Amino acid sequence: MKPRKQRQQLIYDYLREKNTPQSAYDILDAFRDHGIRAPVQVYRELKKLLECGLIHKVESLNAYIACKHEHRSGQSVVAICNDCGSVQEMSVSVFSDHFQSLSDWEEFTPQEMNIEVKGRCSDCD
Amino acid sequence: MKPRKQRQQLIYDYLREKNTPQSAYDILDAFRDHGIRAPVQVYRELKKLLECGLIHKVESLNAYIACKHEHRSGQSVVAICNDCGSVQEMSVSVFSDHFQSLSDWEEFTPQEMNIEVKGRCSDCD
DNA sequence: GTCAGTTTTGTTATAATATAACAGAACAAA
DNA sequence: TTTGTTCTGTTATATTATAACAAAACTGAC
Repeated sequence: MKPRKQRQQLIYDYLREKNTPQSAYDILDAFRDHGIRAPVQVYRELKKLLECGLIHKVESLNAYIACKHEHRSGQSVVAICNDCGSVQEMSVSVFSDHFQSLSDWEEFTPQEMNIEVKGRCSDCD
Repeated sequence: MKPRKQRQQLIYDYLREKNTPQSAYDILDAFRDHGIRAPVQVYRELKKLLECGLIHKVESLNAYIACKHEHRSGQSVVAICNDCGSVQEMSVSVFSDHFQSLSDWEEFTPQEMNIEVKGRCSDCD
């Protein structure tokens, strides 16, 4: 049996080489030859990768991408092209000022933040 | 048979009186007595309400809330309490400046924006 | 080492969310 | 009224995610 760390690495590498978000079932199909035979095995690896901030879930697509910026769990800003489906991650720091003011205004203590912007990427525009 | 408009209104009112997001299947259960017998009937009404900006989908919860601010389709900022599950909608305008700068920086033309912040609300803090 | 307790993994089953396909009803307008 | 269109209900199914549990692997005490 393959060690788990290697499997986790495989999934991470897989997501890194794709420029569109991949669903858990895409990953399942891609790694059937590597001992992954059930969805829960994928979800367990994804959970760990999410926890260390190596990947993000694109909530509006129910799909996953590799993190390209600061590896901070629970924080992501992504731009999704409605045309080609590509997803570009952006730096969280762009939003940090406003993020802070948000907490002041509404008496809400933020822990995680997910920003998803849909539109057209430069290639499709 | 009940007219569609009324059904749409019923779902909208239902979401407005709840302070936590409701799933499509919550709505289905709530309106079985009103001729709604299948998920697709709920999703069709939700789609129309989303299109006119009367409701938002909270993507990270797969659930729906009534819009409390500007009724702009495809734009929402919500704060989700990890403790009590309540969701507070915030004004989109808070983010509009940064939203604009995002488009300048990354050569991306934004059309829709969804911001979901998780943390603790003032009641639970 | 080996035993007991814990954590991880694999397997099966099932829950939760969402859409496809199609027929019939309602509607619009010539 | 007929014809084409849109809307609605129904059934089935696709997609995404988790529960439950047993077997395997790991850990530390003895």
